[in-house]
Amino acid sequence: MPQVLTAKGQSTRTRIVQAAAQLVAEKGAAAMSLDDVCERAHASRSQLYHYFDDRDDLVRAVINATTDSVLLAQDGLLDHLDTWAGIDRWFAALVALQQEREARGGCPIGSLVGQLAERDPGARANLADGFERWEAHLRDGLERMQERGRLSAHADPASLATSTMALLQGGLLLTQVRRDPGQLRTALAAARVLLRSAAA
Amino acid sequence: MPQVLTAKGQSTRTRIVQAAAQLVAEKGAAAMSLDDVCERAHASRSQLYHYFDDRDDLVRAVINATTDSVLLAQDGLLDHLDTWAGIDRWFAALVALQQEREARGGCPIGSLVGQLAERDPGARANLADGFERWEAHLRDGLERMQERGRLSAHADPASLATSTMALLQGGLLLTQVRRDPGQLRTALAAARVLLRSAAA
DNA sequence: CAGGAGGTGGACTGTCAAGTCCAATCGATA
DNA sequence: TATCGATTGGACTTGACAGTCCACCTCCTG
Repeated sequence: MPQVLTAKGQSTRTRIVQAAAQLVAEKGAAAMSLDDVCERAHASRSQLYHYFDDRDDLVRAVINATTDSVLLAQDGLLDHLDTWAGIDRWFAALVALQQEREARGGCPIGSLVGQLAERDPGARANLADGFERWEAHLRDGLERMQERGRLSAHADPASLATSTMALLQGGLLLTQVRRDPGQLRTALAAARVLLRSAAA
Repeated sequence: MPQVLTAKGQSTRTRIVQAAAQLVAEKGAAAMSLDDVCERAHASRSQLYHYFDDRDDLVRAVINATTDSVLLAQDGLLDHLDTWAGIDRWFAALVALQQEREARGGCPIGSLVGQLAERDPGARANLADGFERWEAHLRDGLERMQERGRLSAHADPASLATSTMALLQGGLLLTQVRRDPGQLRTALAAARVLLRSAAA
């Protein structure tokens, strides 16, 4: 493990993580082999072990990179979850993305939970952190709505955010297993009903 | 592949599937090795290949066995989802189970989606079938409630059932990743709100 | 320009996994 | 009891994988 990374080192490390993240998305975490990673990243075995302790360390890096990219993909939407219109735009974008993908793949983060949560405690923690970063955007938005009196004073933004995330993740899972984007649409329509039922 | 299975053969086949199902639940589908299966089932390699085409064939059998056992574990609850009390009992039992398990493992079926859906189309179909069998119980219950006038005539039992399954699966996923049974409790409380909002 | 830390190449090892093969045993039935 | 398919044991082949090792390169710094 080097103490400091030069620009070159940083670039190599990033290339490796990106390649690994692609392979995990395509084939699953267990099926990602380090040989494949090296080949796709145009890196050698020693480069890999120069930047990561072992396979698990790389997988945790992949989780963080995946979380970053999922949040980045929703950039411009997650910061406006403090209006009904903003929430509707977010939901619509999520459904549109699944249609584009033909209902394949599910949630890049959620899919990893079943694969890693019970096998590597560190990975579970990283995944939990990823969900927290995601959910926080919605929770904050709902809190701002409550402050502005758009949400009932009795409503609990934290619970509403958790329930919405559950509908999103469950909807994505059903979408994936049934190969039907309509499953997510239905789930998010339910989230809309739920949130509106807490409107002031 | 034998055409007919004798009682002995049936018993051996079952022992193998049960052993495989345990290992999949404990270590994940990818980490289940056929050697482990043979050892735990007190069977030999040729017995395994006598009853299953290959690894994938065994995994599909595991999915079906797991679905059966999940539905069996809810026996006595799934047939009474046509009253509010019956639905509440079901939700309470699901939460209690997660508390008992200390929020570990998530949904035995749902966890497999991320592991198998994109890798084996047959497995995906089996999983979808499992979810359908599960969801059908709720949908049927809601339809009976609608017939009896307990649910609004405008309500859509199919959508409500799908949304409830999404909340259940998403709630289980969040419970697993956060090691907090409260996540499922929150999600199912939301399901209750959603269903009640469709009451007549 | 000399030294050292960061960075790189690629062969090598030990392990373990899936799937194959063949000979042997069991058990129902004619 | 003779036969045949169901059933079983376990060694074997082939391939892939994680992780190690060591020689070499590159570039900044003093």
